[in-house]
Amino acid sequence: MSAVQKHDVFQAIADPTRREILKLLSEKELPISEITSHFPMSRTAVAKHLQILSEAELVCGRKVGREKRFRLHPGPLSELKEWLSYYEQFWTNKLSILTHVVESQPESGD
Amino acid sequence: MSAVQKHDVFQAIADPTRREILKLLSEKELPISEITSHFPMSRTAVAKHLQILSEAELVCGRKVGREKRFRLHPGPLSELKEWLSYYEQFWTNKLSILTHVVESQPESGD
DNA sequence: GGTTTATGAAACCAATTGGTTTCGCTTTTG
DNA sequence: CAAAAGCGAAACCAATTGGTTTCATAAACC
Repeated sequence: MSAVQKHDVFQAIADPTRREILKLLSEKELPISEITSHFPMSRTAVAKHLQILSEAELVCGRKVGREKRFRLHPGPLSELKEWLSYYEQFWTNKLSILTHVVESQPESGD
Repeated sequence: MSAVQKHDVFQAIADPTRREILKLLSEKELPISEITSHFPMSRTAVAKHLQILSEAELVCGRKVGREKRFRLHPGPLSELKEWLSYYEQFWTNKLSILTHVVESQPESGD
């Protein structure tokens, strides 16, 4: 398979298992078998999650001896943060929400 | 079906169409047919996306005459923001990343 | 009242997802 | 060298996803 980015960050973090994996890797670099020991599923399943996270470039793996160690690569989360920042005006600033609501009351005064 | 929250925020925003819908609704309240006109898919498909967004409580709809108008309800995005904030230490603070990397070099004498 | 507009609900479908098991290869270790 | 550990790849599977079409209902309009 080529390095086509089949999965993006939004898809990658949609799965709770993958979010847990990210959290594990945020503490330290870990090999697949180690990661697997934290989940009630097979190594193959975990490896697939890791591949999806790799495609989104949220983790990167390197081979050390017979094991492959993964580490967190949080950079792409900035895309998420940027996306979020657009919506912050609608909920951190209550005034904006109010304006927003008021503006959307065309003929509801039945 | 009861009102069990089948879809969470992470799943809801995983789909690009749903993210576009959110953006549309951030500008103003819109009925389903209006939203549909922005996408190359059927009204039914859009309605399903709206239901998923509703389950995640990212939008809420109210009936006005024969149409159902949806509006953005950005509150649940705070969950996303919280989740993100945990990882910010790993990428906004380059020093942390460095520490993180250095700590994970047990026998990698490549 | 009948037609159009807006929607809801259901049946259906192909592709994707998230999991499994099996097999083979490489590296470490006794 | 042989066995075990760690992994990759492939075949397979059920459930979910993202879309469709069809049909029925409610409201608006002439």
